[in-house]
This record gives sequence, structure tokens and C-alpha cells, in this order.
Amino acid sequence: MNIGQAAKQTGLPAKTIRYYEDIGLVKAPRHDNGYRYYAEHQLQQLGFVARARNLGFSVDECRSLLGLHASTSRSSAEVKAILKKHLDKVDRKLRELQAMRESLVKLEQACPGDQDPDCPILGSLAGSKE
Amino acid sequence: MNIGQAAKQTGLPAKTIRYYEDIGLVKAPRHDNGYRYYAEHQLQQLGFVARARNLGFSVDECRSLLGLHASTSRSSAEVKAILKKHLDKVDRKLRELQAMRESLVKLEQACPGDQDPDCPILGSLAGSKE
DNA sequence: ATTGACTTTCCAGTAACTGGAAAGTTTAGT
DNA sequence: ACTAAACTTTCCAGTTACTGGAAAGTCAAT
Repeated sequence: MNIGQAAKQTGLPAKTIRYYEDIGLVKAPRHDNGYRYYAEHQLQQLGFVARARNLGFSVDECRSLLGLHASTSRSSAEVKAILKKHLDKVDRKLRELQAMRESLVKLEQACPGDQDPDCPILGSLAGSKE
Repeated sequence: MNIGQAAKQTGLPAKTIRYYEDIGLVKAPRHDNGYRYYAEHQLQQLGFVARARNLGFSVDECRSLLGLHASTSRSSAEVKAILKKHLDKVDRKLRELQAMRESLVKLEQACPGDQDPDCPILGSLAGSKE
């Protein structure tokens, strides 16, 4: 299977698949003509990475997870440790976004959104009442 | 006031202040020796940008907001439109992160995290039950 | 005069792709 | 057989918003 087909199967753009090979994440053997060849194993790996990326894991975390997946001497504790660390990051980001959201909603409600130049959003950004 | 003092006042790293000048966001006049000079006006602008960035506005959105702030012919509707668009993005991102979080928590709970190689996290990433 | 703390510019690197150019390959149609 | 479309290859550049570091100039104090 060539890269285009693999792209369809995995939902990843061909560009991204090539990129993953460039950085040594998922390697594919070549045909005689130089075209990359994707068999079941490579498709599995690409799917694995795609799912991990969808969960927000970084490419480097994906690399570690793929490594553990391939290792016979792994422990589920190692995998869980990676996940926990990532989950912490997600939680931090969530709190950050929630705080932003609250401020933004308040500003949105305070602003009339009319033709008048008077704007509490700009006022707040300019540091009023600070 | 030199850049170091301005950095302390605004909480922005000096590097970042120089960067903002590079991209034409907040310009500062120079002393005879070439050092940047920060007066009240520049400090206001930097503070404005810092607050907008903390609310998650992109640098380009900051540019637009600064422009509106400086304009006498603005309407609060224009400002609010930028905010709304940004808020939409924040909301999308929040939902995305919340979905990730839920999946991650489920996987965390399913994984024993012991010395055994058997791991439902890897199983799920590998596409089991799909 | 020399140290230390500033400051300047410029170049490179970060994360994870994405777009586009130029060139080679394969396939379908005539 | 010829050609045009559809793939594929590599390589280079651009994206976002900085951040780190090097080499060099400046300033204040000893």
C-alpha cells in the first residue's frame, strides 16, 4: 500500500506520515521505485500515533508510548506514569482556559457592542480600575 | 526608562518587548546611545498587550485591539466582534480538552499501573475493540 | 582602568506540521 | 506508443510567539 492509501486508512495526511518518518517515529520500507510501502504493521503504528495525538499526547510522548508498546519488558506503571503526567498538563490547561473564558464572558457582557466608541473591553485592557 | 525597567514594570521579559518592537506591535524611541526608551505611553501599550495576551488573544488580535484603542472612530461593536471570535475559539478548545480529559481519566482508571506489562492504555491506543 | 550590569543586533531553535516547487513514476485513455 | 492525470519523491520555507545564546557596545562604580 502506498502512502496515499495509508493516509486514507489512518486519516493522517500523507505529509504528516512523511513527517513522522523524517523524525523517526514510524518508518516505512520502500518499493524498488522509492515509494514508501505500508503493510499492516506500519498501519497499526500510524493508527496508534493518530489516536495518541488525538488524546493530546506530544509527538515525543507518542514515541515513548510506541516504545513501551513494542517492549516486552514494560510495566503498565510506566505507561500510566506518562498518561498521568499528560493528564496533569491537560488539567492545568483546562483551568487556564476556564479562567480566560470567565474573564472574556464578563467583558462580553459588559460591552454594549454598539456604534459608540465607549468600550469596557478596551478600558479593561488599558488597565482601568487597576 | 530603559528596557530592563520596563520589563519589571510590565512583567514582560525584555526579550519579548524587543520582539514586540521587531514585529511592529509596540515601538519605542531611542536614546542617543541606541538604548530603547520607555515612557508612560509605551508602558501603557505594553501593559495593554500583556493583559490581552493573558486573555489568550493572539498577537495579531492584540494588534487590532491596539489599533481600535488608538482610533477615535471605533465602535465598541468592532471590539466586541474580536472578543466574540476569540471566545468562540476558547470555547472550542475547552470542549476539545474536556473530551480529551474524559478519555484520559477513563484510561487512567482502567490501568492497574503495576509491574505487569498488560496495559489497557496501550490496548486502547493500539486500536482494540475498534 | 577595570569590573559588572546593562544594552544592542543577529542567528538559531522550539512544536508539529503545512504549502509549494521541481522532478520522477505509474496508470488510464486514445 | 504517446500523453495527460494522478501519484510519489525530496527539499525548502513558513507558521506562532517567543527564548537562548553569542559577540559587541555602553554605563556606573571602584
